[in-house]
Amino acid sequence: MESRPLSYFVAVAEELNFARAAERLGISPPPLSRAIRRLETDLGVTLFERTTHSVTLTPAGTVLLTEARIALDALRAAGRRAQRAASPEPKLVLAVKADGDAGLLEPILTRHASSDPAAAPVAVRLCAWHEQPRLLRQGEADAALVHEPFDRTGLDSEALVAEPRVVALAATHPLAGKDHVALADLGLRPGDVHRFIDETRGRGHDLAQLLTLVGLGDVTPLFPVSVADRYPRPGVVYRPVTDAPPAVLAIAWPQQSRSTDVAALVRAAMSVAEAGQG
Amino acid sequence: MESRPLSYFVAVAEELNFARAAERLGISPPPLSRAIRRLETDLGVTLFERTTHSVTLTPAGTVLLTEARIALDALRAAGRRAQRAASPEPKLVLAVKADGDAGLLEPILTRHASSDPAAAPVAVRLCAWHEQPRLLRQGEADAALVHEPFDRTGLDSEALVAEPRVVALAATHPLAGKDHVALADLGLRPGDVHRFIDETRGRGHDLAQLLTLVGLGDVTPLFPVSVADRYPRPGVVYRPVTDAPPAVLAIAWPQQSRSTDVAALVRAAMSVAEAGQG
DNA sequence: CCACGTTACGCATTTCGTAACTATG
DNA sequence: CATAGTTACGAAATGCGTAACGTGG
Repeated sequence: MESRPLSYFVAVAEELNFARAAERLGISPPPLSRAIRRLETDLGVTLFERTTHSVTLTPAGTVLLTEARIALDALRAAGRRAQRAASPEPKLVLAVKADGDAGLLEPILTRHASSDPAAAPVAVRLCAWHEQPRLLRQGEADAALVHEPFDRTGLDSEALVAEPRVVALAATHPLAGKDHVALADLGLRPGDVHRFIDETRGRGHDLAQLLTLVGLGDVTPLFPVSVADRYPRPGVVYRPVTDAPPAVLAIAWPQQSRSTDVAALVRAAMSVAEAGQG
Repeated sequence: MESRPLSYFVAVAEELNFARAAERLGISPPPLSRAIRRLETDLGVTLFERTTHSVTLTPAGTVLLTEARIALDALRAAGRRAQRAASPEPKLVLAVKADGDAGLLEPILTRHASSDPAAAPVAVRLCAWHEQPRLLRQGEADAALVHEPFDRTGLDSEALVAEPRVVALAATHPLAGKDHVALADLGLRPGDVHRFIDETRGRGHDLAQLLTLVGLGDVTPLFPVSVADRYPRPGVVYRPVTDAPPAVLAIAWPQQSRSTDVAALVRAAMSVAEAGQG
């Protein structure tokens, strides 16, 4: 099993269109078509049902897509980790979504550094929403602070803290007058919360953009209370959402990690979280 | 990052000798040498310190070896799992070392089949000592019954049962007269037990060979008591080893598995184990 | 009939093997 | 000085692109 045909396959499976996939890969359609066909004959498995005007994945193709992503991530991770191991000062990289640390980032770093004089130096890598699992899987980070739920494939994690959620409202919003809000007031059922959060995130590139939209009354996103504490903004009010599931912040790391440095950082994070809870 | 140069790297890293590695790969030394050198320049990292008469891994090379094995296993697994998904009757494959199931195999299969009329059919794959983790990681099996300790990289597991250990002795062995034996009688300390078990396993290709050697007084291997129960043999006696750590049998499966079929099989195994304990 | 995947054919790049070279223990 | 890794060069194989084809919506 070669990696390049597999990456070609992933492109086609994601686009479900040979021409677009070829463009994305920087090659022309014919070699792509042949590579897929050869992959199919080598495996002895049909991966796509194709007519001239539609390309769909077979069940086997669906399986291969998930597995191929895992394998290709692992391949990238191998290279990255080797490079990082050779870098002059091998650091631990901790991926954090900006302001998605519930205020724990600084205490964790302090605790980690003070716990052991020989503790590995930690570099913080700020990243976008939902980017942490990919960074871990592709070997660009050693650990990450991430809100549940996230894709645990290939990762281990420990929950750190659970924060109440608040809703951000325009000051002129009808609900802004209330002390606290219920999901039903927002037209949400408990099962819809995580989907709703994903959707509202997509509305702005960062928190500032999103809060601007809030001020305009275009959106009413849910946040962990720690975000509200740090981002007061004229024209925007935060109200507790009493029955929303809490925002659980966890620390995650590659499941196969054997690094004692990662273990030390995780320990520091858990001890900070316990202290905070108590 | 391509897969073939990486597999070349693994061969060299394992052999620490370009000529032998080339032979193992079925190519000649020159292209191998160049492939490694190109890998190094592409990564910008030195992987081997080499003189004409010695090849050693650098720290970065050591990291890459671990990571490369994971990635290449994942690559093989992708192909295998796609093939299995396309096979006419998608079965669950359960890897078991012959007679390494503590008598749980048949009850587990029965429980699984009877728990749900729609339960996936299970095919048992018999394998050699310590082969199960590889089969799981390379996608040739979906779950495995395996004795701890084993390499958990990329795997999840649940312990099922802990069995007392016995030592197999020639009937003429001085210790054969005793009712039970202590590790010290065998010249072992508790920390040495697992290493000792690995060594003694290497002495024979299967249980029959090993018991022949026992009869000759050449070796005194440790077994879970379930093995002793099933393999009475003239000239060989089994004696409990009171202070040996128990043989813990676990069920393991790929960590990234999302299959409900695997989950059902694991549940069946755990429920059989609990019933047996009670 | 138009769009899109496929086949046909020739070219470029990569990869391999044999032979000669070099450096270390 | 012998062994093992490397360089040199020609050959085979693999992969790619342009052009032409077929088929289904």
